[in-house]
Amino acid sequence: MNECDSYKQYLNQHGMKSTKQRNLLLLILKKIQEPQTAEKLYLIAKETDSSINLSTVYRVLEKFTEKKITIRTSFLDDKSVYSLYPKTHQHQLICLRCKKIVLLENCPLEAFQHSVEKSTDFSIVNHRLELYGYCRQCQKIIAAN
Amino acid sequence: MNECDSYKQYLNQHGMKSTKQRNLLLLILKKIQEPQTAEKLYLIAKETDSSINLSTVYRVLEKFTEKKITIRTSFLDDKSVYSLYPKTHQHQLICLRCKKIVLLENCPLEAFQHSVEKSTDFSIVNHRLELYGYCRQCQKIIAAN
DNA sequence: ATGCAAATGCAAACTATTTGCATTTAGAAT
DNA sequence: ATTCTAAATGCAAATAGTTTGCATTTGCAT
Repeated sequence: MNECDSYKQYLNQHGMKSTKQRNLLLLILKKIQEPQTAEKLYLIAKETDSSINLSTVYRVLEKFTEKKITIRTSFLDDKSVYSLYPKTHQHQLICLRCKKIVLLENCPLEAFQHSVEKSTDFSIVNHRLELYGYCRQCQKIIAAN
Repeated sequence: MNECDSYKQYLNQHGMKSTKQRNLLLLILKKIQEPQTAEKLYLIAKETDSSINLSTVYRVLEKFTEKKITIRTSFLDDKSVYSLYPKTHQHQLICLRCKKIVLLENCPLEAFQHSVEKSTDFSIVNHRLELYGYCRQCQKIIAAN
């Protein structure tokens, strides 16, 4: 039992076997604290475990997402990104130039959601909000050109 | 000049040639008034013009979107959907069971956007908001099972 | 320690979308 | 009206992110 087993108990509690691939990905996700693509996570994982396979990464992330350990988001016709399931309700602010993602803790939508439920007879269970723009550095770079 | 040329002037004004495929797709989009996948639009178009090709549909929709005649949205790891570019700022309410999409005219995000700009130093140019839930009929069906 | 279901690696499949290319067509120029 | 040229189309093949089938390995309950 090495450091990569550190999440054994946690994984077992969530009804999953503890494998070195899962432990590693969990470690990476906790370290990064930023939504990343499966590909990127795979490349980072490879530095530690060179035999890990991309489809394993996809399968692990799928399982994690099913167990609400991670959340999967896809936006802008781009690849999906994965991050640890937020403890508080969050949204993303995405830089259109450098693709950096900033997580936002506040959400102004509760009242709106209720009013929409009333006017449409839908039962709303979820929503998705993303803000797009340019971060400070990219604004400067764009202004300089 | 037949009925499918009806948008010739409109297309020319937008710097596009008037072709029977473009006229037809525009007609369909105006009739449907609901976001649809390229595939679905292709199938509908085929009923009128059996020789139309799926990649033409994609290319036409891409061109339309570039010219802001249509808007392309992708959500829920699903295919993209296209609809006429809304005259007023809109958002979508999507039924998770039947995939029906209801367009919402209201948007509560202006103030929030400003406050995020201030707190993050981003320049926000756009946002995306989708609400997910179950429509009246699907709620009933689900309750009955 | 043993057995078995679950997880993995690898290669191949899948699917929405895009692209290359030969042909056709719209619309400007003559 | 006819001619010309760039743009649009049809078709088939490529792409890219993601998923799947299958043989092998591994975690963990017994």
